[in-house]
Amino acid sequence: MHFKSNVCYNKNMPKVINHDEVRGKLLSQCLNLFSHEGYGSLTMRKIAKALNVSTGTLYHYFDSKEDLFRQLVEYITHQDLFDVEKALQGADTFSERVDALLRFFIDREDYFLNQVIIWMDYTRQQGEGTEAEPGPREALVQYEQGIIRLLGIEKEVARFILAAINGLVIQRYIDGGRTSLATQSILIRQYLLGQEEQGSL
Amino acid sequence: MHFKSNVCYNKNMPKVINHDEVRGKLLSQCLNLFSHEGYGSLTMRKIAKALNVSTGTLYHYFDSKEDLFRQLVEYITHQDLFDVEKALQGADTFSERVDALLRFFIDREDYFLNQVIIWMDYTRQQGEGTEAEPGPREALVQYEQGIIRLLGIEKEVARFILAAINGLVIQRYIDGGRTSLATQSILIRQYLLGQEEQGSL
Amino acid sequence: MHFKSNVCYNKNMPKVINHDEVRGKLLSQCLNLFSHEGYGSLTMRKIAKALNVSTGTLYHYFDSKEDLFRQLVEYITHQDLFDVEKALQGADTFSERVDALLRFFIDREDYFLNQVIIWMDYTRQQGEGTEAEPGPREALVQYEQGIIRLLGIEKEVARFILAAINGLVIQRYIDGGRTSLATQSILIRQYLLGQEEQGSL
Amino acid sequence: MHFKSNVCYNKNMPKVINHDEVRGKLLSQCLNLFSHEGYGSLTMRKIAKALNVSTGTLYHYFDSKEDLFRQLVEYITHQDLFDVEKALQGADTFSERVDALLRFFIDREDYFLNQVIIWMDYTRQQGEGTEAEPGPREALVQYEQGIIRLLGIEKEVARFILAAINGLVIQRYIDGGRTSLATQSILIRQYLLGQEEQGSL
DNA sequence: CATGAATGAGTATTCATTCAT
DNA sequence: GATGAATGAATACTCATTCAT
Repeated sequence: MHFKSNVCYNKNMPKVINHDEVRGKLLSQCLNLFSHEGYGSLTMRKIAKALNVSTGTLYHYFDSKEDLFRQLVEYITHQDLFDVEKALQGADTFSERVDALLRFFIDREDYFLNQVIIWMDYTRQQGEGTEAEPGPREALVQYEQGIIRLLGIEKEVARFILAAINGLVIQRYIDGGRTSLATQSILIRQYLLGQEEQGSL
Repeated sequence: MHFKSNVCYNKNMPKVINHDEVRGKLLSQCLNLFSHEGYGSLTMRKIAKALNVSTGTLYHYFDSKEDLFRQLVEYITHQDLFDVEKALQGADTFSERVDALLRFFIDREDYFLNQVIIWMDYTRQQGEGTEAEPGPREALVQYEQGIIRLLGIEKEVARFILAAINGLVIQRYIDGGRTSLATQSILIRQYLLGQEEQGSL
Repeated sequence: MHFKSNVCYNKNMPKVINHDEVRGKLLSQCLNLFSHEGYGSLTMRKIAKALNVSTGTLYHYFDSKEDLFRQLVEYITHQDLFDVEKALQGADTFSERVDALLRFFIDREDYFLNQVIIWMDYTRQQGEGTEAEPGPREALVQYEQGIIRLLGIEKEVARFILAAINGLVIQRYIDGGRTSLATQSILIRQYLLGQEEQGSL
Repeated sequence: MHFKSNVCYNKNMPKVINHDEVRGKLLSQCLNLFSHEGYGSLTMRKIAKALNVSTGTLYHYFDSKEDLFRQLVEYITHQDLFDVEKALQGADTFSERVDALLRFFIDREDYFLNQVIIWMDYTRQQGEGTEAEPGPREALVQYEQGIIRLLGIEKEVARFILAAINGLVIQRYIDGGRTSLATQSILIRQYLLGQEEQGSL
């Protein structure tokens, strides 16, 4: 995307590589893999092959398969923060902002589905034992607050909208796309406009 | 492939084993296992140990791990048909029927979550290649029609409600139960009652 | 060696195998392997191939490579207890008993060398951390006491004799057999007979 | 194989690096590593980390892990030649020289043990195939002749003494130091003094 | 000279599956 | 029908080694 020089000279002239940059580049290619195969079924060899590197290289950048997965979750979770805000711009009326929101999700349906699938795998992975790492939970809150800021609605309503969108995406995944996003969007739209009329926001 | 008698008579006639019955009993114990571990991470040995049988026995009743999983999906998919109808009984007014529906899902949240998780794993498993087996898709339609029959609402609205419930359950899974089912139920309730008033059903 | 029936019938007629017996049979073939290759260089695949079984079978009987090694140490350590006593029989005079002892070690030089090598690898394996498992230490004491009982000499003298024999075997290992066991035996013999004359036993 | 200058002049003349010197410095730090981990279990990365250099540097000075090990054996084998002679000085009577010898080994027990362990690993490494390189065999002969020169005893007796000391060190390794070096030294001392009295040297 | 990123064959271990009993 | 011993391909991960910088 943006230009970044890879060249630098240190005293003994070893091969110069920006570790974190490479790591990020690798992570960015992993979302689809994990989402399509599932944590348990995706092998390090498959990943290596898909990323055109050796397994050794994978382990050079990540401690383990689990570590790679965790970093992926963190990566995609943070990635969104910028994007969500974009939906805010250039929409004046409430109706326009609702449209912007729906469009945001419709345009990114695939990415959003992958994200939810990863989150579910991640949640499963942790088991009930670990309560520690927030990860996806945080991301959900981010989405929620983005919706609240955009539409100026109550937290519980925003959460409901998010759940509905989540559910739609998943339903389309399961039923092979038979659910119509266009039609369902209209329903969500009507609901939100109705809420505004009632002043119950 | 080959013919297999379901009834077996020992010389002493006491022990009659019904192949399908045993199979069903085994399947019924697998939902949690697959849902908690994921298809890729669950091993036949874990299953065998959890069901208190040997792996040999597992392979006596199922051709492969994949076959077992498919049969499980079929099993849980058909299992619901009976249950859904129960929600219909003893609810006269529209409001009561809405309550019955919400209660149905809230009471069975765990089961419903497991079911959705399995469906997602199943969908993933099949890949884009196989278009053949409907499975979960059918089940979703069943739920949809159950809701239509119960509430007398339009198909797209029923689908929306289902998606919202789906989404809620998953959101609660991901955020560790932070989303309140009670509060969200009220929103769904308000939405449905509002729809009825408008006569837009 | 001795006859042992493998046949038995349990209620469901599964394949009947004496787990421990097979395990022992496998262990008995591992001494040379570990001794010749060294713990770190010997692979499970090499072991499996040498024992004519699959790696899976190896792991059916042993938890890990380390577990296999530990059990091997225990196995060879206990194996000796019977053999040491044999050297006692049919030797009346002190001189005869000394000869019996020397002959015992000379005849079993290879086995004894392997044993010492394994013990050293085992000691190294444990690191300084674990003080727990006696293993080889016990075996050394057994040898010591066997020598004491046989020759009626003091503990420290017995220990000295054992050390000398240990050292000889290792020296022959390192120098490719250039040290003569016959000549050295005479020295040990002279030393022991000298000790007896002095009555310093 | 190819010629390699040991001296290197940078353009600014300050940094003169002697290839062999650096190599020796590296080797001198490897004895403990190989002895504690064992050839098969010690990795080039562990070595590099322990020596505070990169693996690349290691391969700059040594062709391979095996080459490094061989050079280490050669290094420690030659290192001793000087030290052994030190034990000779300032000991006039036979008794004093015996004490000097015993003290020599007792003071250097750890180093001597490491050395024997390395020799055994080296012997194992070569397998029966290679008869070529003498290495440790030579070193044993050196020790032997040093003892002969020091005490003026017969070759086979010197060899016996060496074997006993070897055996003692190893026995202490295996039994965790339970064997007393002091007590055992007295036995060796008595034996040697007895030999002298008999004039059987 | 020195570095450490990259490689891919190799390591310990696991897994779905088979089959003799 | 039921068992669990046996298999060997596959898995996560490591290692000696190379090489661009």
